[in-house]
Amino acid sequence: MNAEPLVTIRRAAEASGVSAKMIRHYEQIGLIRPPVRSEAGYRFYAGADVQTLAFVHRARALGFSLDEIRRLLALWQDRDRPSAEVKALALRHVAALEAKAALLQDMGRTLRHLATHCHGDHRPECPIIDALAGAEGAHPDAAHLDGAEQIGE
Amino acid sequence: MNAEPLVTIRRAAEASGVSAKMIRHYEQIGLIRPPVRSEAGYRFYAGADVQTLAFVHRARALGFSLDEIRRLLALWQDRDRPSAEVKALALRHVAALEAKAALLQDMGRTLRHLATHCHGDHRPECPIIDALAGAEGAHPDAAHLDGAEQIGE
DNA sequence: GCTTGACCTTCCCATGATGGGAATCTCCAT
DNA sequence: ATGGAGATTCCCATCATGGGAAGGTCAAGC
Repeated sequence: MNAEPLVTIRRAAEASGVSAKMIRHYEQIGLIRPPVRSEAGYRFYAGADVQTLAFVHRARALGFSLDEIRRLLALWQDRDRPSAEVKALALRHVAALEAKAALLQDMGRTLRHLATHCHGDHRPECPIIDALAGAEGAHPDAAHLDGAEQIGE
Repeated sequence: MNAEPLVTIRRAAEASGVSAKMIRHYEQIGLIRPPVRSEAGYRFYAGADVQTLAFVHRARALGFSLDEIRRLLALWQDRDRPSAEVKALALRHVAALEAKAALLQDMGRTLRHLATHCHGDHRPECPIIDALAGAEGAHPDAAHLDGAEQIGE
């Protein structure tokens, strides 16, 4: 039984998709366990470590925050986890994603509509600028720009 | 002809929708012109200043970055602007918005689909966790999670 | 006039996730 | 032994925003 192969941070990065810089960061904020170190202080990662990093990478690809991933990792490790908890976390995130997407699409729609009415030639007249300047009634389609109080989540 | 009414930063914030904190910040980064100051150093804003702030606020509500807004403000002030420039800037932004929205929606779709197949009860079996853990073939719907290299823009 | 409270000022720090780069040390192959 | 690749830590930057401290100012009420 030969010992498990240990890899450098670079190899772990390549294998997991997480940059070496981020691997160190995740360790620093306590998202992942510190790996073993050589006498010189070099980090060495076991297969399980790389799996964990790949898990984090996939979760990031789904837009989970590092805090959410912290909970996901705990659930992953918990053999007695109720899948309901995972599902709830996931669906909450889905709702957030969809809300954000809808917001961006609204912005896009509004702006695209304004652009539709802009000649886009050498002349200065421009409904886009007018709408931003708050020209009353210039382009009622963008009326909701006034009073918009929130952009983020 | 009475002088134009000048308002404090708080009033300017209320009238424009931009927080006092941000007004100072926008001034500091050179997005807006410094307003007149009282002898004691208090900022006082004229109507035009408030209009500019409201312009910035509306542009932010459409998701423009402060750098883009810088260009929009310049175009707004430029009486000889070609509307084509405004339109181009706007449409570039629309494309970015739509790309971002599509990305978020993809994430949402993927995750929602995984959640669909999760019982969500007291038992630990969970296709969501399996997909994140990279269980091969566990849920082919999320196969593209592997190799996902980009999240942001 | 003096107190009080609301408002202003500047300055520093924090967020979230990521990257860049410097200075320094270590490993391995020639 | 030397050189180069790669590791370490540390600081700084991004982007837009907010929190809060320490201190100055103004106006209203007594």
